[in-house]
Amino acid sequence: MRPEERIFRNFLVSRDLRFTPEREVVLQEAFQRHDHFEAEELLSSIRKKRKRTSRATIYRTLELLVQCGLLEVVDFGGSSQHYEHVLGHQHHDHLVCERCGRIIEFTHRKLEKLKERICQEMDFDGRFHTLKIFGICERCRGDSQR
Amino acid sequence: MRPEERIFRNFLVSRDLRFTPEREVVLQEAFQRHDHFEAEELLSSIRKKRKRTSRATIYRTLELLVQCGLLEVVDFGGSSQHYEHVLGHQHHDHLVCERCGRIIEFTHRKLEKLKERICQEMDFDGRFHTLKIFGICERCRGDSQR
DNA sequence: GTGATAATTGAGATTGAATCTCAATATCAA
DNA sequence: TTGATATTGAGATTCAATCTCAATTATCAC
Ligand SMILES: [Mn+2]
Ligand SMILES: [Mn+2]
Ligand SMILES: [Zn+2]
Ligand SMILES: [Zn+2]
Repeated sequence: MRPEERIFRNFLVSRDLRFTPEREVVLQEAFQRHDHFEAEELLSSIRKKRKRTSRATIYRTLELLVQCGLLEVVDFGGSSQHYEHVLGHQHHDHLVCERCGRIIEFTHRKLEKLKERICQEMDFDGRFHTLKIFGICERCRGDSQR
Repeated sequence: MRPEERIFRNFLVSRDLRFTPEREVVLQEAFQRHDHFEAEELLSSIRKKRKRTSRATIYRTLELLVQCGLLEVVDFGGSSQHYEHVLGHQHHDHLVCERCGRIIEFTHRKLEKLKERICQEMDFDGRFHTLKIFGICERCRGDSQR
């Protein structure tokens, strides 16, 4: 059994919830992807495969997957929420290209240190953070203009 | 004339737009506030003062104020967009208390440096960034538990 | 002034993501 | 098998935000 299924099942059991076929489909579809995805995308992929689901179940299951720590919500400022995997991915932040929309992930040890320091200086008990840098990616600069 | 009005007027002229009474009201109301505010809040304040406005004009004017650099959109992940002043405020980032909802602003020189460095290392032309740290503020910890 | 031209407004309609409702089903433990 | 509980989905609802468009207002050339 895939680790995400194991985790999800345990979570459901611990909450007296059930691992239903519908939830299984959402789990599979969510872990088939490896980018930042939206609920409506999942819905249409699942529909294409002619599997049974409803919009309500998708949204409800995504919420459960976030609660059990398998997924995280990522906000890129658009009109809809995006999700990404937590399992198997270390914490990272994002560069967002304003021209092509590409999302580039990065991690930087110094950032984590700096966050600690800021929290200490501000007397704040920081739990997690998000840093987004908006700009133009190297592809869009096209080897020419800087 | 207040600097924000000067700037807004110049911007409007440069775009062949007009400084109308309706736009003036929105400008005034937006600069009367000194926190992070929502469009609907502005609308109801203005309505209370029995000044004429429509929802459409509020949203349209806020967009203009963002375009001319007087305001900035700040996203705290809620259901609606927030705005804050740019004029008279240096760039800063936010601590968000998950218990009481308080927003605390901070600036850190090292953060700007680090951002530069990250962009360089990632070959990314970063224009601006937002860092949000979520956690519990010192008030909510209440001098006791850490 | 006068009229052509363009900008503006606001009431209300529309959009679209997300959530909610609730009757019909499914699941599980005893 | 039975009763308690969880689940589902079609469709309604919410709500911020945007759009529509006819009526109004400002601006400019003559
Ligand atoms: Mn990511
Ligand atoms: Mn701020
Ligand atoms: Zn790009
Ligand atoms: Zn607090």
